[in-house]
Amino acid sequence: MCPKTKEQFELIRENKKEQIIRAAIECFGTQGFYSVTISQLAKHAGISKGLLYNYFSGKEDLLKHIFYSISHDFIGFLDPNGDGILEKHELFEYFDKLFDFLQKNIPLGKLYIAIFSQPSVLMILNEEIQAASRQPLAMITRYFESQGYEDPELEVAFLSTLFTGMMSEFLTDPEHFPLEKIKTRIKNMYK
Amino acid sequence: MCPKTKEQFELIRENKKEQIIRAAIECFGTQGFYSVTISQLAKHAGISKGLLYNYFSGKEDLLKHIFYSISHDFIGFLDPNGDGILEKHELFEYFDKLFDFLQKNIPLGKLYIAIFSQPSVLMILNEEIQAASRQPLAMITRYFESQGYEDPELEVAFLSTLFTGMMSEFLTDPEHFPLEKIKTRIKNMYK
Amino acid sequence: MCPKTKEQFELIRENKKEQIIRAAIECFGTQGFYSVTISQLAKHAGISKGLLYNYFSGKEDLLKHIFYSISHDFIGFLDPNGDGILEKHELFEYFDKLFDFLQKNIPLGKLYIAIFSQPSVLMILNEEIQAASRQPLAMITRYFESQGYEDPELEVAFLSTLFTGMMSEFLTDPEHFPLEKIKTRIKNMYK
Amino acid sequence: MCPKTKEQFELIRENKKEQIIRAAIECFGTQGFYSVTISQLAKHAGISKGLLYNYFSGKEDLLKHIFYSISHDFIGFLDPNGDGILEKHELFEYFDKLFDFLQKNIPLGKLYIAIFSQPSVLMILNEEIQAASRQPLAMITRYFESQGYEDPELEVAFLSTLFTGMMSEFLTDPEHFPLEKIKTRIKNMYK
DNA sequence: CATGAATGAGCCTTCATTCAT
DNA sequence: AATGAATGAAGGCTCATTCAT
Repeated sequence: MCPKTKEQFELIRENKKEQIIRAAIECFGTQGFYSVTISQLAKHAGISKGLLYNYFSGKEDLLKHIFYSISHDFIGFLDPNGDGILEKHELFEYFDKLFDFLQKNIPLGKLYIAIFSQPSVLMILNEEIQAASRQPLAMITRYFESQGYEDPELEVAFLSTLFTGMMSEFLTDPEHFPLEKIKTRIKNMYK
Repeated sequence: MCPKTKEQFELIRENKKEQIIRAAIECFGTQGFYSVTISQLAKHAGISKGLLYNYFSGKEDLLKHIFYSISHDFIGFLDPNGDGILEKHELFEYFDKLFDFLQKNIPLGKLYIAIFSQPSVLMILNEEIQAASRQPLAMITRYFESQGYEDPELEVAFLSTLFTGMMSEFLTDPEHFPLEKIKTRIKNMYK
Repeated sequence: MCPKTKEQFELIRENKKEQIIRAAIECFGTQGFYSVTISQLAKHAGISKGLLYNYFSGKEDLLKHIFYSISHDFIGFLDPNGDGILEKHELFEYFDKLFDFLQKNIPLGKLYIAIFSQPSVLMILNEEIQAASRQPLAMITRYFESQGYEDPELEVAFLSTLFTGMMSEFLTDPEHFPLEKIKTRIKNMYK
Repeated sequence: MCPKTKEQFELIRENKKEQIIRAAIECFGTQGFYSVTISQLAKHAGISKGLLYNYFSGKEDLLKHIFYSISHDFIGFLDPNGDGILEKHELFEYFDKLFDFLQKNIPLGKLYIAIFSQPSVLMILNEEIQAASRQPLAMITRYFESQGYEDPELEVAFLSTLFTGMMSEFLTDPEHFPLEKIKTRIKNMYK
């Protein structure tokens, strides 16, 4: 009778996009980017292959959107009040929030890790990664400066190393990695 | 004139295998396992596609052999005198040897990291990895026990975390990662 | 207030059809029949994909309608007073009218040419083409008969050849083809 | 026992390439470039789909090779002794040779015509066409100059027009087009 | 031992067409 | 009359693997 309005279509698009991204994170995270086929992706998202291309221009485009989405999540944990300034309790809470989140979103974390260790995937996301990491790194650097560290940039690198290592080890074997103990061990270093 | 003996044949085979593995490490390490084709591999190794199948039953089999090869290198660094016992200076030297080695073998390192973050590749190598890591882990655990640590296993996990993080960060961007400073930072923790 | 009458609806339909056909001629003419998608067509015509199917049963059906439309234009040039009889000045004027028209409707001309050189498209339109060309050919034959040509049908074929060649060459490169000179060259042959 | 020599492989490649090109000319010429699928092509050439890509990088590349091959044939007819100079008898013989050839290679001719009337196909071959037409056009221009024509370039254009027209009409309906009569009609114009 | 031509399954992607609203 | 989301068949292409020589 009456055709759908623009708003209705927009809503459908947003929901479906979200639905596809969620399915894709699971697939990519559990199987790896290259091992997942579009067919699997579509089936997992409950849509037809063709429709996926109505929303994303291909596998790479989908990955970019996913990375963008993940990055925002992670940045949100680091600076919840969005003031661009990191305080000690925020840094400490970051550990907890991030790993709480990872525990509930293991495929997402695996995907995140995998992205950084596959050269060909890295190339796809090069720009996105640069853009996403600039702000958090600056924020943490300023934090260590304010704490009077001699070499704040070294400390940022060290903390990054720790984080990367934790995520990698935790996600490789979430059941056995002594997450809580390690978190405590680290917090003690920065008390 | 003098027909080659069985041993000579065997030697030739081993050399060629080594040659292929070296080429494969470079390719996999710089492009990623899934992005490398058998054709590229063969060309890079200077042999024909057909011949490659004479030595390895396929891409996955090749990867397994590579993993063996890498693991042996790494274990060798940890316990050079092969006595199964780790001493403090050995642990410290391990840092240096490992990262010296990585600096000269970046593609290999990248490949090693990639193996651990690709679920589908991990599945292929699952058993091999378990077997290869058992001995070194036990050795380090004993070390921390002998050093009187309260929770030696936690400390092993923490050290692993650090190592994983360092390798990952260093190999992601070898040019900019402050390797020496980080190494010093860590050594100071275990002095 | 005043509900539209059947005739008004019919008029709207015809106008929209015309609008679609015009858009289609441009698209097909500039890109080629197979390279144009229904989506492009609909966008170019300013309507939705779905609506296009309300007016035409598909791409081929659309092409048929276009061919009708073009053929009528061309026949109209040949016999403007519609008496079925061709006079010398009408033939001469035909040249001018046809190529004036082509100059202003290059995509249409290109499409017309393309139709005749694509076997699969020709098959679609075979009957339509036969029907459309019968009358004009007969008319020109009668003209050459009346002019006392020994072999009127040969002359028709020769003239057709010239026309086909001109259209083809002109439309392949409208900027550089010396249209006026060629027209004069031909008219001198039939003075 | 002994592997094939490089020469043997080269021979195989050349033969197979020729075989594929011949099959492709038939398919493209009878069905049109866009209507032919790689599967059809491969089946018609008696090879697998994959093998086609061992010889040509895709459909477009194949078309380029075909065009190159056809162009050489046509240029050969125009200047059989390869001296770059056209004589009257060569021009006259050109008509005969070209259309003899076309009669035996109708699909090839159709393909040739079709190429020039499909914008999207033209774009693929743009450079090739420029390169292939330069020499013949220069040669014919010189011929008309040597014959004392007032406007040699016009005459080249007119002759091109005639040729294009003849090829187009002949190939549209080889059975009914009065080829011999038209050829005589034209030759009389240039006696 | 060595070659690369040959295969074919399966991938990504496109697009005419349908349909609920 | 009108929309564009949704489908699915089919196309182009890649690549691990085999095999005749």
